[in-house]
Amino acid sequence: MEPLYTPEGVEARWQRVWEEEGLYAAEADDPRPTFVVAFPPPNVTGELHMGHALQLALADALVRWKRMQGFNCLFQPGYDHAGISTQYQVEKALEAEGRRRQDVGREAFVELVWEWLRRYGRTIMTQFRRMGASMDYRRERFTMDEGYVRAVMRFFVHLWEKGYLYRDHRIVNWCPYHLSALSDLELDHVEVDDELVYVRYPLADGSGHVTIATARPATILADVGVAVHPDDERYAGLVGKEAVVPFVERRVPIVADERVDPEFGTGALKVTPGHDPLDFELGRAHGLAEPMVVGPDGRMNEQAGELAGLTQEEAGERILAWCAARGLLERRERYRHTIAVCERCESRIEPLISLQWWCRMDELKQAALEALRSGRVRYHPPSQHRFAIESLESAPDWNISRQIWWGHQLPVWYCPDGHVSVAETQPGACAECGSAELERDPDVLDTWFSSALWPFATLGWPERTPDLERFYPGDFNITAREIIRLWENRMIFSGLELLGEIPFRDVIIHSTVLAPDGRRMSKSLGTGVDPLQVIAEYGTDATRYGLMKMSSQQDTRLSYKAMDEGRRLANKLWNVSRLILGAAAGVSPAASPRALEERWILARIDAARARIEDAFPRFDFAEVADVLYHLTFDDFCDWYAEAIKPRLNGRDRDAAATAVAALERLLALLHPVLPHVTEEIWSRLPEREARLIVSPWPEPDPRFAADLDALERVQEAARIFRRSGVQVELDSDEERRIFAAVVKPERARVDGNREAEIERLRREVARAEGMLANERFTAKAPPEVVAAEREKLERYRRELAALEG
RNA sequence: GGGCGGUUAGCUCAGCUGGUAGAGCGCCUGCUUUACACGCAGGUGGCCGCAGGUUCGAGUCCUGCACCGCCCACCA
Repeated sequence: MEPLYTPEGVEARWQRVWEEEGLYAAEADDPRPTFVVAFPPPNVTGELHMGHALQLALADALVRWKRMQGFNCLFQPGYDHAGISTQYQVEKALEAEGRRRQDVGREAFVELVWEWLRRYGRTIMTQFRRMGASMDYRRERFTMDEGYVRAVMRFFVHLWEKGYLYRDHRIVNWCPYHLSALSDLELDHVEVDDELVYVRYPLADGSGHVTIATARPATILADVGVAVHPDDERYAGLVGKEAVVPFVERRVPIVADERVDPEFGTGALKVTPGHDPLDFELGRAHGLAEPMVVGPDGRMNEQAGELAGLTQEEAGERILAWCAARGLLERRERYRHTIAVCERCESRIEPLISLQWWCRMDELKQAALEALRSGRVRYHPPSQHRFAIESLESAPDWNISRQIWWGHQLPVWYCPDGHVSVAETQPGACAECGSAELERDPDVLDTWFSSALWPFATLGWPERTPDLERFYPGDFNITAREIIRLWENRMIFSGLELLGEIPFRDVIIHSTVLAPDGRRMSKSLGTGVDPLQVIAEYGTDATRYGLMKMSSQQDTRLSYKAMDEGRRLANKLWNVSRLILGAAAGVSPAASPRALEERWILARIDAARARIEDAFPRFDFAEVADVLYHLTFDDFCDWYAEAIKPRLNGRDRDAAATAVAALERLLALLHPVLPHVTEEIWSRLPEREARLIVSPWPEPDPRFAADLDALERVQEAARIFRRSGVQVELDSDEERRIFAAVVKPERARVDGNREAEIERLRREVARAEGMLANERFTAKAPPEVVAAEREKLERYRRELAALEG
């Protein structure tokens, strides 16, 4: 064994061995209790990023811990087809050849996507393996697999039969590049410099005019009203009158509505239901028409009359020129504001009215709300639990149709009379009129519609497979904050709706890992850090340790120091193993710990085990890492290993055997966090039967619990000696032996300052005496607090006496 | 504009149901101690964001303020 632990090679080898030996496998006929993790399926075109790495580090540590505890762990891998994202990548590739998807046609384009995925997709599972994720890779699933598609179709038909689905004209966020509606959650918001123009709308009775402000003059053509706030005194007399829209010279009503902000612009708003979300609401509330003058391509449509075919900028200028010529253009001013853009292609979003499929949420979400309110499903931390409930309570109807080609096409057919037939597979004839001329709805489903089924569609639902019986409901899920509404809540309500049971009990919403400079990690900002590079530099074990250490509740900057700590921990462990294994050749591991330091370290290890068992169920991964670090460095290496070293050098076989036993327990505790280095060392221990990954988690060992503080006196004596050079009398030969082994007084050079140490202790004594002399403190503070203070005082006095004596 | 979180040592962060501030790194001082210099021992370093309040006692509880971050959002 080399003195420097090098993870390259070692980690890759164990990853291969574990998988080849089938140690990640979960089987439905395994009778042990199950532990099931629904892990977020990455995009099929995705690359590993820090978010994945963090989720894997945490989830895998938990899975490995549960596996050692004897659970039948299902940690399932798979891919999401990621409709818009994947389609966009293939479209970009097409564009490089000067073609667009419309040139290729739908069928050929979808075939191209499959072809593209065969070449460039599904690479991320290799990267999951490099994180040491102990997933059952034989079970890889894809949301476009044949069986999965059946589940999606069944879900749609189910919702249709329950009466939850409907079609409606609604205003949607339209991407003129993708030619599809996007959900609000697929938008980005960017600041732009625009122009705000003030235009006079003459009153129909000739008594004057009302001035509105707009950033989109082209949409004047689609105006159907003017709205003001009901309490706005400037316009009190105008409500109920009519105004004349410039250019088209249409008479429209002036209405009052509280949603109008009197502070903005002139306080008067032109109402354009066809091209603005707020106006759409206003239009519906006041019974106004919904004309549209901008088409799906973002240009003026045929309704724009003589302006048809122009860009919005061109049309706007024409309209403003018309107004200016008639004295209706009051002024134009610079205007900086935020607009919505497509998060994929950054095209400016056009709010358009279009016919979409919707899923009614009011009934569907009730069971999920109950499950959340009662705590049957728990988000961690609690603040996210509250947020999840609020999000679900206020969830609007779900727009489930997308106008793209890559995804699950709606199982909906129309006959020439417009009757709707919904079925899992193409029906022979229209359900209403029997017509055989059926045409399928061209839309595909929102990607999250299929993601919502992940915890059970991956187990074979809608078939009642052995896997489904065995592994549903599951236990655990982990994800980022922004996914709660998109995915988590939807898995919960779809699981309850289709199977009558929650998909998992606990959801971890992990902190965000920020770039080292505190900014968000993102490709566009160039602030992303590639986890594979971190692994290359520090090793997988160290990266896992570092990520766990950074997984506190608040968002944390990426710290290479944390990875470095992990690397040093692995190296320390490696070297103490060299010490022990070097002395253990040929010894039988049957050990009977008798010496003081042996009983002490076993008690310490057991106490650490208890703390880890407390921290894991609370999902306090940073605490787990911290306990392991200090157990290894402080207790195991600095005290125990130093104490037994002379005995090991003296060929004490009992000491060596006990050391192997203690090391064995230490390795077991460390395995969930540092799986590779621990397995490597484990494989070198004498008489190994099973791999560490499937070895049992240590049972509580109460034999030595009383020895937990057995070295306290020696440690106190060491501290005094090192600070002052004074050797305190110890009670037993064992204590004196350990003191000599660890402190080595004959070789140590004392640099501490005895006078300063005495001074410090005197101050402490005075402080404690002062507190105990305070009657209000001794009378009102709890007795155990006062007692603790007395104990401290006594210890200070004892140390002081030793120094002065 | 709404919601959530943060502000503790030079840096990155812990501090559970209030008991008199911790870790790792950094820095300083010693150590060629045959497991490890990715090491060992010791040390330096904090008006716990600001202002009030409750309490014998407040990073810890309450109120207000100031910054910072994240998520969400239809100001034309």
